[in-house]
Amino acid sequence: MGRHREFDVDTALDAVTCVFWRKGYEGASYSDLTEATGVERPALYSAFGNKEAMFGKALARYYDRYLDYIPEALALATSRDVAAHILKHAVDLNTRFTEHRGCFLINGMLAGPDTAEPIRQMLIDARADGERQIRERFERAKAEGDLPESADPATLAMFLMTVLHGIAVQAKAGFAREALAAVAAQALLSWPTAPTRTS
Amino acid sequence: MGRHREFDVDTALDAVTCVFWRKGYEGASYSDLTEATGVERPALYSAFGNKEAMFGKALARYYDRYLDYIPEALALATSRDVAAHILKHAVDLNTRFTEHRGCFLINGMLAGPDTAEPIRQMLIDARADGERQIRERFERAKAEGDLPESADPATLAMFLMTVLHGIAVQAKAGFAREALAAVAAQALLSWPTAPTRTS
DNA sequence: ATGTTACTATAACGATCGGTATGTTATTTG
DNA sequence: CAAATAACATACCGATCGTTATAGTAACAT
Repeated sequence: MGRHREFDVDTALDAVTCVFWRKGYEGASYSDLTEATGVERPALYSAFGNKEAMFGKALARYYDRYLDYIPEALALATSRDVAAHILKHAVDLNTRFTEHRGCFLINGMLAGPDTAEPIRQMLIDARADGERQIRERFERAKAEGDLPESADPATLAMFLMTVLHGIAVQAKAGFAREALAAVAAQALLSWPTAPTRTS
Repeated sequence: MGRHREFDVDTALDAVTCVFWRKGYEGASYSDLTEATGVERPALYSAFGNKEAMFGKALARYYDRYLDYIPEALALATSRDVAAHILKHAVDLNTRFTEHRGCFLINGMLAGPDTAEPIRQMLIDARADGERQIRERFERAKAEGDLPESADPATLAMFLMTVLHGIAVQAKAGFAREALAAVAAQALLSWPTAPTRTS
């Protein structure tokens, strides 16, 4: 009995999920959430609990709606197929929506309020500068014959940065050094070498 | 002329850098900064400008103090040496300090106030669960002979997660899909295969 | 010694944060 | 038609945020 809800909880949760995806947990304010959902604050509390609980529900929604490629991948025939399937769909998902790029899980910690945008740009620029230095070094390596003609210095530099970022995230999550060293070794296994090197 | 500073700006900047490293930009409050430096708020403003400028100086300090292995690496003979040197030192740096694990750049965006710790744990757990599923799948692959005996399912799963996290960070930074797809392809190049597969 | 300068320390500023008390309105139950 | 129930909207709560005004103090120049 009592009055009926005037909004659809599922639709609101979708909007909430998008906001958290774009701005992260800390960066999403209730002003953002009420604006995105069109639902007043107390109604959000009554429907989802506090902010932490709401984030949990958004996380579950993200898994349901966007991470269905994971079980798909796990059912494939070979481990390489599994890895390839996950990577392909992750790249696609992370670049599909211009308004919320990246992964919900990572952005949950990584993103922030719009006022912090200059800071993010500062860090992105610093990162890009490091990548540029490495790329230029690899271009030289290619010119010197250290890297084969088939190698792409830009991709190699980007790949190295990717692994570095991933390692940083996992270090923050508490991974042991030996584990991360094994990851680094794995990353180096694919490193291209010049065909003969005798010239 | 006028009164002298009663604190050492360089020492204070070191403390500031550690706070930003541990808590990120948004997560570091002036209360944290005054406590870590032992310097009152207006003195920090007079010495470093506002919070954004202070973060910029801390970033520069991080480069000077902790990223000296980058120019070292760039001077090495081969591209593989460059990559190996960077990876080795990055792993070491990211796991050296228990009070601020990970990379300053990534943590600058990724970390947050202590009150958000339950959220980070929620995301870390979700991430760990995904990794577990993949690892178990790879263990099966090894049992089935899809992966060679020399392969380590745990390392492979962790490596895959590392690349996924790195891709997520770079997608957030605005990388194009084609670029990230090339990175994913590079990651797959090192995938181990069973020796003969004919059994 | 005196005035000027630049620091220190306290305390306050407005804004925004997550969270709620409160009164109103709509719906169901008796 | 009441009485009860639950969602609605407004407005507010205390706390914390980054920032700064203000008053006191130490070191210089004259």
